[in-house]
Amino acid sequence: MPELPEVETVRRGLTRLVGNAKITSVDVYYEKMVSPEADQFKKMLAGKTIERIDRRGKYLLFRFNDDLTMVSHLRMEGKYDVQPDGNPITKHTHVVFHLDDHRDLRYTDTRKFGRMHLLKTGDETKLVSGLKKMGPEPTPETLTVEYMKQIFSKSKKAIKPFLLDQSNIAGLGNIYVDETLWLSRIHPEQPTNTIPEFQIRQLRENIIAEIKRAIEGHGTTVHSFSTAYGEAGEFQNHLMVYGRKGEPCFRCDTPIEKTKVAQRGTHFCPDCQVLRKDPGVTMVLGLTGGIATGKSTVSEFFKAYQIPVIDADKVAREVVEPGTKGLKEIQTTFGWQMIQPDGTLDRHALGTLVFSQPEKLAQLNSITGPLIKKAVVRKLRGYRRRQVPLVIYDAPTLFEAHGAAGMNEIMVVNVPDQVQLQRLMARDHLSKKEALERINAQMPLAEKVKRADVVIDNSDSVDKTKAQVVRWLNEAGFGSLITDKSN
DNA sequence: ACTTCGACCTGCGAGC
DNA sequence: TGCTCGCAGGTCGAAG
Repeated sequence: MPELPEVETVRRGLTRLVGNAKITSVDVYYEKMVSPEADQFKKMLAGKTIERIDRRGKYLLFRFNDDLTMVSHLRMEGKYDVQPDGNPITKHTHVVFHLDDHRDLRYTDTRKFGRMHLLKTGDETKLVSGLKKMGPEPTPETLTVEYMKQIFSKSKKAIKPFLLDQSNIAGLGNIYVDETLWLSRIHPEQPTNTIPEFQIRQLRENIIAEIKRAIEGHGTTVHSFSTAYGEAGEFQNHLMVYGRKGEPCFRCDTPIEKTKVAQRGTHFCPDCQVLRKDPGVTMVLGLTGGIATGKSTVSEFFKAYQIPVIDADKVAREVVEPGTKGLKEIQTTFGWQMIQPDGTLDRHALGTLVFSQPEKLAQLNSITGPLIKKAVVRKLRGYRRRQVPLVIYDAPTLFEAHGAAGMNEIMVVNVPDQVQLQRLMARDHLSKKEALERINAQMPLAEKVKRADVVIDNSDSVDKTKAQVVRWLNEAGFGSLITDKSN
C-alpha cells in the first residue's frame, strides 16, 4: 500500500496498539519474507519487547530491547493488523507475532513483496541497502533548497523517476510524485537539470506541504481496505490528478491524461504541465480576484518593486486601438456604428449591444480573446528573453478566460462576501441589488480561492495585505526584489 | 557511473 | 463462462 504518509500512519497506529507489547513467539509462513532465516528470526524475537517504532522513508523500524531492530518494508501491499489470538490465519498472512496479552500482531501481504530484516540497532543504515542511501526526509529542516538545487543540477533524467528514487528524497511514491508535479506545473518527463530554480522551490514547498497534509489525513487509501489499527486514510479525496484520467483538471478544466513514464502509470494535465525545451528563468504569477476584492492594490505593490505587471484589461484595450486588426474585425462583424467619428471604438455602443445578447458577447470574445492571448505571449517572450525573474499577469477573469494553464502560480485576492459587497457598493455607488448582480455574474470567489496556489486576504489594513505579498515574495525566492526592506 | 528493464507475486477488471 | 492481458501505492539486481 504505502508511501511515506501511509507508512507514518501505520507507525502511529502500531505505536498506539503494540508499543510496549512483549512478543512470546513468532510464526513465519513465508520464509523468504524474513532475514536472518526463519528459525533464527523467531528465536531472536522470542521474549523481546517492542520499545518503540520509528520510520525512515517508507521503512518501519521496530526497536526492541537488547539493541535489536526489525526493519520492515511493506512494498506494495503489506499490512499490519492486531487481533485476538486464535483467530484463523488467512491466506495472505505470512508472519504472526504472538503477544503476551493474547493478541497477535499479524503481517499480511497479497503479493508477498514485503520484507523484514532483523539486526543489531544501528546496523540497519549499514546493511539494508535501501536505508544505506536514503535521501532526506521531506521536511522543511531536512529537505533544503540548497540540497535540491545541487542534486537537480546533476541529473539529466526525467523528473518523475528522479523523484521516485529514494536516494534523492525519502518517501515519495507514484501517487505523491504525480500530485506534487501537478501542483508545481512540471511535466513528468521534464529533464531534472532543466528545471529552473523557481520551480525547484515550488516543488520543494509542494512536496513538504503535500506530505504533511497527507499524514494529517491518515494517508491515501487506494484499494478499499480498512486498517485494523484505527483509521482508514481519507486523503484520496484530496487527489488532484492520480486516478483522475479523463476528468477535468481542477485548475484549467482540461481532461487529465494518463501515460507511462519509466514504466509507471503517470497522471498529468497536458495544459498545465508542458514539456519545455528551454524552460528559462522567468516565473509568471497569475494575479486575479473578484470584483472589488482589491486586486489592483496588490498589483500596485508589485509595481512599486519594479516587478513587471502585464495588465490584461490594458492589453484588451490595446488590441482594439485604431488601426488594429481587432478593431477592423469588430467593425466587419458588428457594423460601422461601433466606431466613433475619431476612429476609436465606441465602447458604450458595443457594451450595450453585447450586454443583452450572450451570443454577441461570445462573438466579441472570439475576436478579442485570441488577440489578447497573442499579445500577452509576445510580452512574456520579451521578459523571458531578458531573463526577468518574475512577471505578474494581472487578469480579473484569469480562470474564465482560460488563462490559468499558462501561469506558473496563481494568486487570488480574497475578502469575505460581505466585505466585497460593501466595497463594491461604495466604490461604484451601486444599490445592493446592482452590486450583487455584478458579483454573481462572475465565477464565485470561493471557486477561485479553491483554484489558487496563494490566497491574499485583503479584508484588513493595507499594511497587512502588503505584508502577505512581501512574505510570498520571500518564500518564493524573490526576496532580493523587495526594495523597501523596512517592511 | 549512468539508465532501463525484467523479476518478484497475486488478484481484479476489461475485452474477446 | 472462461480465457488472456494489463495493471496495481515498490525496490533490486542484471544488463545495456
